Formats: sequence, C-alpha cells, structure tokens
Amino acid sequence: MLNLTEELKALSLQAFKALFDQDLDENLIQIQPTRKEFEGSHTLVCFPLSRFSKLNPEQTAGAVGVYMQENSELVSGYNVVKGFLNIVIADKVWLKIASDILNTPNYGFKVATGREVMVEYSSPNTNKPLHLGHLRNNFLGYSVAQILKANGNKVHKVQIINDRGIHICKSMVAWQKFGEGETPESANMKGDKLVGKYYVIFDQKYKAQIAGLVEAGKTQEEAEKEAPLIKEAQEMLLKWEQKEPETYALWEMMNEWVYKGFENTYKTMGVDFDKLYYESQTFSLGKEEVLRAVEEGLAYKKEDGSVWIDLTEEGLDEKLLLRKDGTSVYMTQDIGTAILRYRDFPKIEQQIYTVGNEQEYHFKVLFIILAKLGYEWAKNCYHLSYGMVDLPTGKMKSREGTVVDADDLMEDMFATAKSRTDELGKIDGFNAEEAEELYRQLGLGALKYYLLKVDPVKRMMFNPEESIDFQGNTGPFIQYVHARICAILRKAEQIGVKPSVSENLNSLEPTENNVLQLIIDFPNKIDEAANGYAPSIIANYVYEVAKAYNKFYSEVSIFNESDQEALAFRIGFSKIVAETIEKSMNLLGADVPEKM
RNA sequence: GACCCCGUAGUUCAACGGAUAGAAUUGGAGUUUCCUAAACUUUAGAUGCAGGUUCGAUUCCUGCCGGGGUCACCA
Repeated sequence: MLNLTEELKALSLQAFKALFDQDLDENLIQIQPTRKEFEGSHTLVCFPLSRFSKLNPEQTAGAVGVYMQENSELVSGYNVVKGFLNIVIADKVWLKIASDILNTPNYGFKVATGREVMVEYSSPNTNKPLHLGHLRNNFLGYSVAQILKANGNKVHKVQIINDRGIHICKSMVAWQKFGEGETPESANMKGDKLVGKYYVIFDQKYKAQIAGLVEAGKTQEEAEKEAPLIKEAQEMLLKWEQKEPETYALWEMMNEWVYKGFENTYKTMGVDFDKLYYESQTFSLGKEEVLRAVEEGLAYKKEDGSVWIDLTEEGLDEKLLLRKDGTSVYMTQDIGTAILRYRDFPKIEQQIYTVGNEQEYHFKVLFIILAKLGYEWAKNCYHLSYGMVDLPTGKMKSREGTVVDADDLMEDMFATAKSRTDELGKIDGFNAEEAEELYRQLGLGALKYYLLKVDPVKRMMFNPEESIDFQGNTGPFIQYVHARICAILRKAEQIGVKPSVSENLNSLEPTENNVLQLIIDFPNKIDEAANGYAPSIIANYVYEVAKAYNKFYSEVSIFNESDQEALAFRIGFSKIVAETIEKSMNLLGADVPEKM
C-alpha cells in the first residue's frame, strides 16, 4: 500500500537534489500532519533545510512546493505559511488508498515477524481481593499484549501468583482460629473475598494483641515480635515449608478458593493468561541460582549465613538474596521465575513486567543480578511501570478499607450502563441476554478507556462519582460512533448498496478527507504504541477518529446522495472507519456493540 | 539524607524540539420534519518559578518550589 509520508520524504529529497544539487540526509526531512486551519494534509518543515537551499525557509518551501506539484502526480497543490510547506494530496490518491484499505482485511496489523515476547501482568497477592490498582495493571498489560501482537509479535501472557509466604499463613491462622469452618459456599462469598476477610481479621486481632502487650509494659517492637498470633503464623510457615500434610492441605484449600474467585474476576474483566506461574514453584530455582552465585563468587555469605550481592559498582547498594535461615526473599523468587520462563519459552526475546512504579528499584536490581548471573537476555527485560491510581479520599489502603474493589466497581459500571441505556430507550429489540451483554460492553468500555487513555507513567485520579462518564472523551462515545455506522451499513445492505471505492469520483468532502488522513495513520499508531508500550496512544487515536467521523456524519447526509458511486463510496468509507474503531478498541481490550 | 517519577484551563487528560498549546468536563448561546442528540455547532478559560541551549522549548540542560515514590532478613 502507498505510504504517503515515505513518498513525500523521497520526493523532498528528490526536489533538493534537482533544485539545489544537495543530497540530504533523510533524517532532516520532517513530514508532519498539517494543522487543521490550513489547506493540505502533510507539512514539510523547512526551517532546518534552509541552510542547504541557501534560501530562507519561506522561499525554500515555495521552491519545493512548485517542484512537487510539477513533478509528482500525488501532489495537487500546496501553500506556504512561514517555513511550513503544506502539501495537498490529489483526491485520486486518497481514493486509491481508501480502496486499498477497504480491500485489506487486516489493515493496520503487521504480519508475524517471528519475534516472540512475554508479557506479565496482574500478579496479585492471594490474600487480598483485586482492587482498582489491579484493574489498571491488568488492562494495561492485556492491552500492551494485544498491541504487540498486532505489531507482529508472538505474545505469551503470564502472571506470577504469590501463593506462599508469611502473609498467606496469616489468613490461614485466622481462618483456623476464628473461621468455624466457614467456606465460600456457606458464607455465600467469592473465595478471594472470604480469604481477604480473614487476612483483615488477622490484622485486627494482631493489633489488639500488640496493644495489650504494650499496655503490659512491652515496647512496640517487642510486642510486634511476641504477639501469639504472629508466632503462630511463623510456625505455620515453617510447617508449610516442611510440607506438613494438614497445613499443606489447608493452604491448598484456601488457595483454591482464591483462584476460583480471581478466575471469576478475570472473566468479568475480559483478560486471560496463557500460562500461570506460582511462587511456590519458582522460589527453589531462585535459591539454587543464588547458591551457584555464591560458589562462583558473584555473591557472598555473611557470618550469620545470609547471602548478599554487592551492587555498589553499579551505583546501587548491597542486596539481600537469602535470609540467614536460608529462606528466600522477594528477589530470590523473581530470579527463579525469570529463569524458569526462559527455560519454558527459549525463543522469547523480551520479558515485560507490568508492575507499579514503586517497584522500579526492585526491577532495576533484578535485571542487573540476572545479567551478573550470566543471562544474556537480562538486558532485554523491561519493567512496564505505571503510576498509582488515586482516590479523592486519598491513598488506597486495603487495611483502612479505602480500596475500590474490582468486582464492585465493575458491577457499578454495568449498573450505570443499564440506567443510562434505559433512559435513552434505544434497544427495544434486545432480549434480556443481549441487553446484559451490552451493559457489560459499555461498562467495561468506559472503565478500560478511562484507565488506558492516560500515559502509564502518570499517577491518575479516579473519582468514582464523577470520573466515569458516558459522554465526551469516553469509551461509550467511541462505541456509539461504531454503533451508528453499523446502523448505516445495515441500511445499505437492505437497499442493496455494496461498499466500494471508485476512483472516478470527482471530489471528497473535506470531512471525509480528514477522517481518511487519520485512517492511513493507523499502522503508524500501532507501531508507535508498540514501541512505547503505550495503549494511551491508541486510545487517543481512536477518539480522534470517532470525533472526525461524527463531524462528517453531522455534515453529510449519506442516503440522500443520488450518485450511486458516491453513495457506495460513503458506505465503504464508513465501513473502513467502523473496522478501524473496532480494531483499536480491541487493542484496548474493549468490545464495540452494533447497536446501543 | 541520596536516588527516581510527576507539575499544562476550575477539574480530568493531550501535544516525534515546530505554526495561534489541543480535547473532555463545568459555565454561557444554539442545532432534531433528514442515516441513532450517548451527537453536533459556538463561547469563556492553562504550560509552578528563574536561567540556559536553539531559527523555534510544554518538550532538552541547570537551579529552585510543590506533589508522590524508593532506599527492609515485607511482598
């Protein structure tokens, strides 16, 4: 397919050769979109070129403009504003491109390049239900995976489940002591919520014990160490490590509850994984690697038996790799997990970790350690870091109950979608099932779009009352445009108009031209989003497309067109737009309804 | 204390070093005998401060101010 930007770059180089006898470096040629107040679609920036033309930027632009119009069939006109050469592409060229796009089913997506990557996201603790922060994480990771796939990568979606450690034992102890045999069934609760409940109970009772001990004269520190509950949890961890059958069975049962609950939530969220890793299966490998590192002199053992690695040469600190009792820490298991993944998928060229920005230091250290351990691939590991989601009430803290629960939030979104839809009363023909599906698509679309349109590095504010809207720059706005186009396509089919692009058309509407300019940029946007791991680029792009089409829709009446070729073009053109919107929204993990 | 990230309309977000800093929302004024008004048109409103580099700085560099984070034998 014709790549206008590349063609115009080549044409610019050609012009400089012909007019000024200069062989320019291609990197000097800047083609950018024309500002909408000027005529034209592509703009050549001439300021950096004037020293080669020996003319001022304005004269340079004029000379190149004349050359382009005379020597290329692509260019039908130009205008010069200061040092900017605004180029007008011939309508015939636009029509040819539109025709090509209409006939390219996978338009925008690259063919498989053979490159293989792994994307990790979610990776929750098993004793806390998923919350708003996890939603940003999951939507981001899933969307990046989709975008990388569209850009020609083979993608493996994975997560690491934190299924062992003292925190799990806390929930287990609390359940044993205070649970009275409660199960998700008997309590009529999701399993993850039930386990989360006991984690909170543990925390409350533990705090009470500490307070009691402090009252009895202990220091805070002593009290924290000596409280009976924490001792029980520590004993439980030891029993677990020795695989004491009763403890292990309890652990398995409660984990199973959590997994069932999570699975349910992931399903609602519309994300999935190709393979799950469990910390309980990777920490031993991490330990082995650390011991190997000690043997090879990369790490060292202190007198108390703890193992450390010295990263002062890299400008970092010394880092603990194994506790003095030989048990593994967070870093140990991440070392093991990374290595295991490359054993499972030897062909992956990159591992992408979707984890909050508070762990930047951790991943920096992890990648250095892996490199020191001799793993070549470590240099390609990437921490996809993102900022926290803030609430108007302040920070999210699970212990203080200021989290927004993922399940609850999604249910709220669906309810909002329902009431909004009922108000508008446009879905008379829908049965109950179809209506539910629509609410799901709209609610999730709003939520995903809201969380993804922001640049990941930024902290973002989430106001449950005000933030999620269905009007303006939102998911439902974009979904609405798609639904309207679908209505047009249905009507076209009824009256027997086939979408097609004839190059004999006389002219394009300006609003059509604006939309087409955006559509031809779709592959570049995917590339840009993939290179920057940035779904926000796709989100902002699809919004532009939807907005531009809305303008066309309000200005041009499609079915009043008497010329059959022009009518068929508008149908075809609309079809392209609908497809681009659908693909873009799918890259964000959102669906688009055909009616709403 | 050291290091990292972020400061743009009242609010929530945009802007490969490029033109008069875009949207949405809020407020004001309009549009429906015509394809879905969850839409469209119009109006009002912003780059934390001070330097520097550049033809050109929201963007790059330095300092300051403000917000957040990290530097655990927690994960």
